[in-house]
Amino acid sequence: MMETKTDVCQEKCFHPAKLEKARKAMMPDEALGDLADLFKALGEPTRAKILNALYHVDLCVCDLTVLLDMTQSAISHQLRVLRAAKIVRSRKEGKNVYYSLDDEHIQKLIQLGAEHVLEKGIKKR
Amino acid sequence: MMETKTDVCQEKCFHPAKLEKARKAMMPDEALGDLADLFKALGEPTRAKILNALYHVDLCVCDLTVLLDMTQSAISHQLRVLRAAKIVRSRKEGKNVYYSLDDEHIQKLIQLGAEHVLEKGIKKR
DNA sequence: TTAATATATGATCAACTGTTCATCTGATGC
DNA sequence: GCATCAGATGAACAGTTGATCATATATTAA
Repeated sequence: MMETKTDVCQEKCFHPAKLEKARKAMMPDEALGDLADLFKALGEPTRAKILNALYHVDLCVCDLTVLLDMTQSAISHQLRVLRAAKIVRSRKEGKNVYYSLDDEHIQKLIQLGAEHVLEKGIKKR
Repeated sequence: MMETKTDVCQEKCFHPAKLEKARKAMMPDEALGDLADLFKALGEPTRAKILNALYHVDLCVCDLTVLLDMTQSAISHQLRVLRAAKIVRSRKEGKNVYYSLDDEHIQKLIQLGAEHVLEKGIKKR
């Protein structure tokens, strides 16, 4: 494959054919931003613990507070992030608010992620 | 279900049975940290773009620089994060270093995430 | 109404993180 | 050898974020 000296400058190292292929397959920027937001919401230790806890059973805020041994405020703040990213859903029942994973996508994401981590054995740097 | 007034204090709002179930199913803390690190690495706009680009074709750093219209340094820094999280692999060939997704787990994660985002239509807050 | 409980939320601040800039290493070619 | 190019990396700085504290809302009970 030759470096197709297109115009004036920039006839450097890149591969125009590959680039064109990649460019065509790229998601629109907005969708990519949303995707990053989804993973960012999953990628925080406290939120990961919350999701792990909610994987098998729905829990109220107080349950999570006890389970993770953290302040109610900290838990609520993180739940807000998870709600905003449509990762958990909440259901009010009397004074309590019960949280659960939003759908099966989330379960699969967590499971796939866990598999990858176990296989690769990611270590702290 | 009664609030089983276990001991002295803490006979508050939580649900001991559910908590026990959740506690048993929890992954060890270290694995959870690794899982969070994995998702955190995926959860950043620049890195999401890189992964989207690498989804169908492997590219060298220079390709990514051109494709994302960013400095080579910024790209390299982000690639280091992705490498550390075992999300991409690199292969040196002459002066170039080619990057590709590490394995099928990563592809599936991206695809699942994209599905979730498209279905839910997450909006910027 | 008043009190108590469960949850949400705004402000603050320390810790973290992404980009830029400068520089360094390594490979190729002259 | 020297110059050039691809890529990596450390320092610095601005922007982001998670925990805490204080406070607000809402539900239930008395």
